[in-house]
Amino acid sequence: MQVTTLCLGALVFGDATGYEINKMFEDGPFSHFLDASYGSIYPALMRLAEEGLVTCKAEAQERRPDKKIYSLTGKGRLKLRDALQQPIADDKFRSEFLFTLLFAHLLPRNRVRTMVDHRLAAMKQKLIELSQPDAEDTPGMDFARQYGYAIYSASIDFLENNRHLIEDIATEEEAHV
Amino acid sequence: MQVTTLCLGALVFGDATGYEINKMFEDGPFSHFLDASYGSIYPALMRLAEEGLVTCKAEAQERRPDKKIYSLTGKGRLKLRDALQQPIADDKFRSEFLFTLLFAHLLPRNRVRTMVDHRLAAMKQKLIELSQPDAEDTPGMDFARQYGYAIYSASIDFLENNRHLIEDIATEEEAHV
DNA sequence: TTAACATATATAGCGCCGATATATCGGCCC
DNA sequence: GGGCCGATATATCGGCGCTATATATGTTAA
Repeated sequence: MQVTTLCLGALVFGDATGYEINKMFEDGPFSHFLDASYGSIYPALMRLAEEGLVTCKAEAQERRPDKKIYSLTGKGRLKLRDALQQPIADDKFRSEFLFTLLFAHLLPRNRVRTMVDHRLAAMKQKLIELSQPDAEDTPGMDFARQYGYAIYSASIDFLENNRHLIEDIATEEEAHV
Repeated sequence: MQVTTLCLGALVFGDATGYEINKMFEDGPFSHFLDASYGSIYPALMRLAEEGLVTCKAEAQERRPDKKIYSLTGKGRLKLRDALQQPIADDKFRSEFLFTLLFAHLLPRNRVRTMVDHRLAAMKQKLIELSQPDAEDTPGMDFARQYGYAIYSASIDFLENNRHLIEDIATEEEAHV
């Protein structure tokens, strides 16, 4: 699923600038299960405008660069509907944390402990974010939020209950991969 | 973390060809939390060989292209050890499934039901794969496997217990995004 | 005061995925 | 027997997308 499709989806929730769409992926409702960045969002919006799937209205601002507000067109809605009916790719989970732990027996114990501490702290932070329902959320967003909450809860439980397994096999002294 | 680093890590478990490394990412021990493909693995191995981080030994085969067996060098081990001490990127979870469900209220109920059924079937398959410990696994691999098991279990539980939330808001008739 | 942060758009460089090309063998179905 | 698929094995092309950066300015905090 390309960034163009994600932008189409973002615009279903209302007109937005590229900057605002980026925020949806960085902090907003999409941030927990999608990613896209400026380097792909701006070109995507330009491509979509060329194809007539969105319209772009420049809004002058005092002492600021113009805002370019994008809106979905009817054609864009149809294109999104079409994309949503296509076969869906499998969920992807990418973890450099687990990759690093594959070599735990070759790493100093302190390094492993610190890594686990950091990961737990990060996940607990995510859990807090996901525990707060927003009145403005659509039912789909609320579902995704609860789904994320369930997964982070399980991850935290697992890590807290099993971290000793990986820490016990780490070496006491310096690393010697 | 680049594919070069992942290849270095793969070679810690023993000499391998590019083809075999690819299999580790596709079906093997890395498949549940990492990805890399031919388009990045072959160039990565060539770059690593140029830098003296791996060596390459061509093995002639009858009526087959030569196997190129790659081995980690001492310098490569040090490089990996160094990479493993660097700050680790956050885990990334990417789900087109959840993205699509954001628009559940705009999709036909049958489509949503089928999607959930497919996702559950796929996750149950993963769960089966992850439930079988392998005597050859290192402790790190075993930990990663159990971690994956915990997450898929939680996902399946959540989906089974909450699918009605999202199915109830889907529309009865045709899509009208 | 000055650094950091937020608003806002845009691009260059490079890494990586997906698809494809090439070549051969074994197994399976018809 | 013939044809097709999947596995083995290497390699590259095209295009997408991330990271970092450039540009410009206002606000907030130290």
